[in-house]
Amino acid sequence: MEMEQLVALCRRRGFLFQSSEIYGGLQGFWDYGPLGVELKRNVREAWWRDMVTAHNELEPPPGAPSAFEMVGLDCSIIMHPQVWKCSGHYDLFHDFMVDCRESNKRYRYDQVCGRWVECKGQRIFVASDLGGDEGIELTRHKAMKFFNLRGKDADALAWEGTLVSLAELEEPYVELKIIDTKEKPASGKPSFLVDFSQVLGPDAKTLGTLTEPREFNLMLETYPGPVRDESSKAFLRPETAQGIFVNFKNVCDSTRVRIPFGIAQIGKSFRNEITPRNFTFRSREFEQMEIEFFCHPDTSPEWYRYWRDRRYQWYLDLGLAGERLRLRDHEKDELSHYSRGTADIEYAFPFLPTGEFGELEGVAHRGDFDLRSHAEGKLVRQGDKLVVETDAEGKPRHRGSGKDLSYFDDQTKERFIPHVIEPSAGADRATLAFLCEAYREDEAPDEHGKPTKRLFLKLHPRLAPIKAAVFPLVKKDGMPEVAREIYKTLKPHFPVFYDEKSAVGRRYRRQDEVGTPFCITVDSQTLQDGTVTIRDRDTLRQWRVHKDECLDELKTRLMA
RNA sequence: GCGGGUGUAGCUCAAUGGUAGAGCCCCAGCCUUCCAAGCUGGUUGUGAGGGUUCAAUUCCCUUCACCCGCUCCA
Repeated sequence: MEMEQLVALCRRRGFLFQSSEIYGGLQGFWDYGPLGVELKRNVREAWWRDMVTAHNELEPPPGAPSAFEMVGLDCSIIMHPQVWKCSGHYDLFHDFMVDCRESNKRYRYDQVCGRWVECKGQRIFVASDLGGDEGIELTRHKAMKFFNLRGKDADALAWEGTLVSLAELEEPYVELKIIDTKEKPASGKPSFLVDFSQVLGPDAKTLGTLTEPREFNLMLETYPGPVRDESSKAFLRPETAQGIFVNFKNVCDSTRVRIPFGIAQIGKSFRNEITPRNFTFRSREFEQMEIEFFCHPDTSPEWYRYWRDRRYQWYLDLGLAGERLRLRDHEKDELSHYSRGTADIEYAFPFLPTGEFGELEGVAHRGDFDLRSHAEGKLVRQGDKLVVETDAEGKPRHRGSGKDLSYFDDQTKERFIPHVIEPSAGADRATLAFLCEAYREDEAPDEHGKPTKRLFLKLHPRLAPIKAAVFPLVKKDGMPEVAREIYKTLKPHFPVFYDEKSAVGRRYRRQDEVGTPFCITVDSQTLQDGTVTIRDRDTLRQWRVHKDECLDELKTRLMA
């Protein structure tokens, strides 16, 4: 299947539109249309129901180490900035970067250093991304090459001073002017006006290939309150998980839950993706479905395996059953510094090269990293231990809340910091995968019995935006009246669609295209014996039931 | 972010420095008794901004979006 065809179908039938389309669109943002919103809602509701509301905490589900509880949470998108400092998101990627137009490499602005050198009447700044002796040697080598010198002519190079960071350069070395920030209150940050025309980039052969320093930040910023200044800066959350961790104590104190238990949340998250591409796969605004499952450290490996297998099974059950879905355990070197095990549930999206998979969900064993970080301060790995990261003065780099986030088991009289298993799913990615998997073409006979192309979405009935359509075979002889009665009976129970326009074959095809599993048709026999036909989307098979039994028939089949 | 390509109706595609066409779709009516194409009529468009020109969809510049490759990917 070509991705273009699915994108066209999504657009044509109102599943997905580009955000702000009439203004030319906005990269990395998408809107769900009337059918898309139903589909995505069904994905979310299937997840919430299966993980939270339908969960029976009285007995262990198959494969689970023990019975456990599940509760939900819905926390704010904007949280205290300290949340992101302790979680590690703040430090991870908020640097000034320079790009090299020649080598297409990107460097951290403060990590590019170099030396001024003069030769043959030309004065240039030779840059390196290495420091110390390596940097000295590299800049020497680069300068020799640039000025086309032989080894014996090395003395022709007149070096000025030693290695200095690009960021620390001041006039007269490089013209670095900071524009008065008052002129640009909108950004609230200094803008750079730099002249790198005499700078030889670390991997460049010609001068002036470096761009001006640009600030990269994975988090979207905002400024709560009517007055904008740096002290009021906050972030739109890059993940929902942290809201769960910072509410761990609240949930424990207010709900009588006992470990092991999980907290689930569905909500929007925001990331400044560098390259939003591939339809909704990598969006800057997206929705997550996350569980943080808290358990005793000793049983955490079993819980990790339980959740990994259970989450994989969830996708299988909803129709991602083919070879395009896989469960992949991370290699050791792939793990985050705090993780003791991570598995990705991946789907071979059609826009990816053959053999490549895209992540739908990550299931991670996060140990006690998060609760400890929010209690003690941002942690870093030291050997095989996690310790609070300190600054030059030995104080925590990012202070934690200071609140005790340990758990006391009053039956075993044991106090411990729970370990966390995190199944983190992308609602938009799951929705996209279900659409990709459902997209089918086959052949069905037309009115003359000739095979014609048929396009349909083989969506699981739980996910289908419309569960059934009701048609009068023709718009006369009292058929519409009967069909409308059936429609009226069904509509309060699930989304159904009524259509009496044009030929019935066309109406079937239209429903096939949006994945409606069943079509109910009133014909002349209905007028005699009260039976209608029900037609199956996937097999085109038809059978008759009494019109008063449509509701039960559909309920049974939709539950199956 | 870099390089290349693309941008005409909801879709597929024409055309021209001088009134933008067709098929499909869609809508209304007629016809129609089970799997899209019957008849009649109808709606809809040059991604955005600027420039050159008497006149720009066409030429130029900028911008936006999408596609491909590289880069990046918490």
